[in-house]
Amino acid sequence: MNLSVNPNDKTPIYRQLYEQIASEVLSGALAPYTPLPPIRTVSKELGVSMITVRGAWEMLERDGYLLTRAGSGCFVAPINDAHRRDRVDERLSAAVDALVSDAKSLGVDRDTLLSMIEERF
Amino acid sequence: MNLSVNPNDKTPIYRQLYEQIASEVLSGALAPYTPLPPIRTVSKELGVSMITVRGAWEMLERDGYLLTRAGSGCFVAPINDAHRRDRVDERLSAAVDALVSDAKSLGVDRDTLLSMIEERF
DNA sequence: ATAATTGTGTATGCACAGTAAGCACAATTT
DNA sequence: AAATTGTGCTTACTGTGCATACACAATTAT
Repeated sequence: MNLSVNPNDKTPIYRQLYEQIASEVLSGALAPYTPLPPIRTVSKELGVSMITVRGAWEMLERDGYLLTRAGSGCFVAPINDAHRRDRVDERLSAAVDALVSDAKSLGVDRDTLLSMIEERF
Repeated sequence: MNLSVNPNDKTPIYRQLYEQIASEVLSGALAPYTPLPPIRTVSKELGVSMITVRGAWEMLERDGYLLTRAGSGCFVAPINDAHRRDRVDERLSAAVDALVSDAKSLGVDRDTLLSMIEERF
């Protein structure tokens, strides 16, 4: 549960938080029903407004990554493995499609792209 | 030189234009010294403000893709092949790195990622 | 030379997103 | 009851993106 904010990154803070939590849930690093620290605490520790944290949490709940109960706290939502794999595939598919169309419009062929991936993995 | 704007895409218009021109220059689709249509024309045809087109053009000039002369017009900047390949590599490297780190944080292994690329190329 | 074309500079305005501080309220736990 | 936690709301500031419009400078065409 090591949350962090990168001020140099121009992607909005609430999105950075979203990505970190979502990734940890999808990779299994955060097990279902794991309690998250109170948003006031997160807000204080990261030096970020409560509204920003809430924004991230709301989106995470909307997308099925979190459960939240007033007075009690926020917890990792239970997700079955099939569903989890679907989500992972969704997220990666979008990124892959973007990269492929990027490569194509730059005139880079398939094998060159593949070897770039192999190198950097 | 088929410029287009996608209103559904949330990426800013000036960036959409930038990407299209830059890609065509880097892929060689736009040869050096090719004249671009006047910004007033582009503005009218795409139904966007001159400021937006200017913004894209300025950035393209700053990054060495365009030459612009008041009274004369804008032209594709001359780039030698080595330099062009470097630029292509830069752009693709960034995208590849992002994808790879994305895959890693989602717990997706190298071979799975590679086969996704192969499928979609 | 004069006129037309093209890029430049600048002012004004509007809308939205992101962030922040603060306060009152509701639900739950201790 | 008191403490903790999430919720809802107001207010405000900043930056980005976009648009309109006008005047000016440089080049090209007549």
